[in-house]
Amino acid sequence: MEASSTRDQAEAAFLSGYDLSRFPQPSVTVDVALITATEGALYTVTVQRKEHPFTGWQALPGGFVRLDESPDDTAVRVLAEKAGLQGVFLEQLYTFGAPRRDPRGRVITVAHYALVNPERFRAAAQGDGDIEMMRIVVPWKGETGGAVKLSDRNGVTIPVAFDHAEILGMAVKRLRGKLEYTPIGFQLLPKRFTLLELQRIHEIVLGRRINKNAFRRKMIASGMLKATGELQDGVEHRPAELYRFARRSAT
Amino acid sequence: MEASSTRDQAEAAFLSGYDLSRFPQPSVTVDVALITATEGALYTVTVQRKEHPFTGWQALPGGFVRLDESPDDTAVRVLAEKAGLQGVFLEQLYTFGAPRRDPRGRVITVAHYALVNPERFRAAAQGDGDIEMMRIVVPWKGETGGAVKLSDRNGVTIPVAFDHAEILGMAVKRLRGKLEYTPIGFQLLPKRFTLLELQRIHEIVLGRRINKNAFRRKMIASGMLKATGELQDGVEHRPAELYRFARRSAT
DNA sequence: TGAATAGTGTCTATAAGACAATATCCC
DNA sequence: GGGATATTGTCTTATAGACACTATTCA
Repeated sequence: MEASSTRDQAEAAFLSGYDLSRFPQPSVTVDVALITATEGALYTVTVQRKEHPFTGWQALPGGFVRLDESPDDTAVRVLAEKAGLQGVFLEQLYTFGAPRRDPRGRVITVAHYALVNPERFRAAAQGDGDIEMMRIVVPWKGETGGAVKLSDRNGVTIPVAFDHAEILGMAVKRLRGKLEYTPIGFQLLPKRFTLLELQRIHEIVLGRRINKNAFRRKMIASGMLKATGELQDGVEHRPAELYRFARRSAT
Repeated sequence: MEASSTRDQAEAAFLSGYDLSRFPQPSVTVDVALITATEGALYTVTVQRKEHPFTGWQALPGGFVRLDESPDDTAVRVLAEKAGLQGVFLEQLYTFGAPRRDPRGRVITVAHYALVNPERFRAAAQGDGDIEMMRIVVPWKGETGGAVKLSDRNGVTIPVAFDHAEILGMAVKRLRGKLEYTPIGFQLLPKRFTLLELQRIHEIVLGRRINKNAFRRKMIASGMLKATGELQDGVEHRPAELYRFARRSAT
C-alpha cells in the first residue's frame, strides 16, 4: 500500500478541487431518547418546542451534527447540554430520514438512546425548566415494535412532534431485545441494588412478569453480579442483600 | 391538535423563511454490504475505485442520498443500479460518521446490509465488470465484533477503502445475532433447500459447527419450515427432503 | 453389496417455570 | 409473636448436546 510522492500530490490536488456540494446535502441531526424505569413504567424526557413546526409540542432533545464531530459525539454533547448528563450508557439506534419528516426541509436524524437510573433521571429532568418527564406507554407486546405513546403523570396522552414517537418505540424494542442477553438492565439502577429491584426493572422493560427463582438463578450464574455483603436499610421487613454490577464474565 | 388558519399561515411563513443551511451540512451517502454464504465462507461484493481517494482499492457499492429519498430508499436504488438486484432482504445497519472517515470532506454514511442466495449473488457479481466477489475473513469469534478482512479466491488479502472493513464487520456481527432468533438464514438459500443445507448456512454465518439433531428439532419445531414432499435430485446417496420457508408462526 | 448421507432414538446435562418451605428482619 | 419479604429447595418440563442406530438411494 505504498504510494509515491507524485501520487500523493496528485491525490491532494484532486481532493482540494473536489466539491462535495455538487451532490445535494441534507441537514443531519441527532435525537436522544433518554430512558429510565421507575414506578412500574418506562419514562423519557422531552423538550417543549418553542418554534415552528410543532410549536408547543413535546420533542426529544436533539441537535445538529457539527462538522468536527461524529453523530455519536453529537449525542454525547446533546446529553450534556440538555440534560446535564455525562458518562451514561448511550448507543446509536437508527437513522430516520423520510424526505418529509421535517417540514423545514431535508433533515436526517441519527437517533440514539441513553439509559440512566431514576435518581440521575430526575435530576436531569428538574435541572432545566424546558425538560419534562413523560411516561412511555407501549401499545404492543414483546418485540413487535412500532410507535409508543407518551402520557403525563395523570395518564393524559401528550402529542409528540416529528417521528419521535417512532424513535421512542424503536428504543423500547431495542431495549427489550438487549435485555435478554446483555447486562444492560444495570444501567437503570443505582450502583447497589437488590435482586428484586433488578427483577422489577426487567419486568418494567419487558412489560411482563418473570419467574422469581429462575431470574435469581440466572443472574447469579451469569457472573455479572457481585454480592456486597451489605443489607438493605430502612425497610420494615427482612432486608435483602445488596448486589453490584461486576465487570464481565464468561457467557 | 387543531390549528387556526392564521396559525397555519404564521407557520408557513416561518418555514418558508427558514434556512437550514445556517447549520453546517455534511454529505450523506449509503453503503451496502451485499452478503451471501457459499463454499464454506461468507462473501461480499466490492467495486474497484476509479477516483481518489483510495484509487484502485476495493469499496462497498454506495451512493449519495438524494433529496427525495430516504437513506433506506437509497440503499434499494444502489442495489438495483450496481448489482441489478431487486426484492432482496435489506436492512439498515449503522451510521458511520467519524469526521475524517472520507478525505474528500464531511461524509456521513448510513450503512446497510443485504442478503441473497449464491445464485443471485453470482449473477450480480458477474453482471458488471467493476464488481468483484470477495471472501470475508472474520478474525473474531461469536459476536465480539470489529473489522473483517477481505481476500480473493487465492486467499490473498485485499485492501479495503474507507471504513468499509468495519462496516462489513458490523454486518457479520448483526447477522450472527439475528440468526439466533429470526428466520434470516432463509434469505441466503434458494426457495427450496434441505435441512443440511440450512444447517451449513448457519454454520458458515456463526463460524462454528452446530449439533445436527438439535438443529433439525429446533427448526422443525419453530414452524418456520414447510416440507414440500419433494426429494433432492442428482445426488449419489440417499436424497434429502426439500423444505421451503413458511411465513410466520408462533414464537 | 458398499459408500454415503438422511433421518431418528435415546441418554444426559442444563435451564426455566411452579410452588412452597424456611429464614430473617422490624414492629 | 405477627407481618412482610428474602432466600432456598425441589419437582417438573423444555431444550440442547452427544452419540449411535436405522433408512434409503445410487454406483
